Amino acid sequence: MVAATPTPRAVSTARVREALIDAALELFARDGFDATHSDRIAVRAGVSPRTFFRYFPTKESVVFHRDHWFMRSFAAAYLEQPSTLGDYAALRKTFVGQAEGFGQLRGRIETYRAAVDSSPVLLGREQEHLADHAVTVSEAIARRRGDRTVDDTSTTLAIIALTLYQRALRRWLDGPADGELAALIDEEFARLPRLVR
Amino acid sequence: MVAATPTPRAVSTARVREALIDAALELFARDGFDATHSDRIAVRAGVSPRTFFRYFPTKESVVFHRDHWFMRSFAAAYLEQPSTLGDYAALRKTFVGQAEGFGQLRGRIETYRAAVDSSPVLLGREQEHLADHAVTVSEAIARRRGDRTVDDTSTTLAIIALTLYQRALRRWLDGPADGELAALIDEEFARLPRLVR
DNA sequence: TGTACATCAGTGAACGCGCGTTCACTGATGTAC
DNA sequence: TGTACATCAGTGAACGCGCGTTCACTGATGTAC
Repeated sequence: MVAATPTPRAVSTARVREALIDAALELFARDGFDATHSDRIAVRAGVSPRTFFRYFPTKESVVFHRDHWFMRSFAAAYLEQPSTLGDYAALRKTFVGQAEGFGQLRGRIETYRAAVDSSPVLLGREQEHLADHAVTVSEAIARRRGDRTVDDTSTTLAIIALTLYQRALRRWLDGPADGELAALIDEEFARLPRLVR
Repeated sequence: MVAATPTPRAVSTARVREALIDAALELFARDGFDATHSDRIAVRAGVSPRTFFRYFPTKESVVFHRDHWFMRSFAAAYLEQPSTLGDYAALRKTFVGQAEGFGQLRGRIETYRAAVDSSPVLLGREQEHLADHAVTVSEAIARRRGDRTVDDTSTTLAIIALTLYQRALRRWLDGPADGELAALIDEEFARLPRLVR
């Protein structure tokens, strides 16, 4: 019932939206953010230049409309970890688990990465999102501990976990095409305790 | 001889440059980067709008002309650490040492922080600089180990160390005015091994 | 099922805005003799 | 020390450029009866 056939109009706008996102990410990744004018994105997506700004308020914003992959279900997954695990082990298992099946998305993630890396504006926006994610993670840590609020250690731990994840993601994208992101995340988490001894 | 009295002209340009940097950082911090037009910066610094772009190629670039504080002498200081220390302990001592005497700079660092936080472009530029710093640190780690090139662990360790430093810096700026940055850095480094166990 | 009206996606054209550039000039500082 | 010329910091004015907005319209889709 809820997922009944959407109206033709809704299908059409969704298609245009996807086409604009695809066009933008591909052009940003290939030519760079600054060298890609908004007109080009629209033309490539098969709509008029004016239409771009009906869908997205700014040229930047188009990049982050698929960014909810990883953190979407983080808190729920984290809180389901067995209580016998410490914070760090639970984080490790959760991040590894979230990365399952990322192989299929590799092409998209590569394009996204190249697009974001092409411009300081996009890097900065990503940084803002990362700060939000750090809040999400640290709140989950505090909650699983039974604390009512975050403290310095939950925040630091959240930032460290996200840093390890980001590092693994970079290594994955720089590595062979058949590499496993989940394995690299697990490796980073496994290695850190020895590195900081 | 080398540090003889500089010519009046050199003194004058240095003064203009400093005035432009001060004006820009204060206005960015107070009103935000986007709301601060380049004309305003120039007027506040006491020169004509046109002159701003004689000193700086873009509105952004003015922010990062004092950014070499911390990492300037990092490699040298790191390589002087006693060889009895492990990588992590040596990093800890070096970062703590670099932070000595930062109390005097607190006002400036606060302004810089607020300025950068006011805009994604500046956040992104800072991120690019951080990536450079990570290379510097990881190369220093490898060199002190006696390795010819960096490997995954030296890079990860460098990123982690910089993350701890950044975290301590934020806590310092958010904390009481008489707080000690060096103490907070030391605390973050001391705490991490227990957090990731 | 068919008609009449409402809504809304897409478009065109013109424009405001602030960054950064280009060209041409002035007057002060620096240098050669 | 004094004069003649070269250099260079500062400025004014005009402009190119691309993002994002505003206004006015068209035609297709959706809805009420």
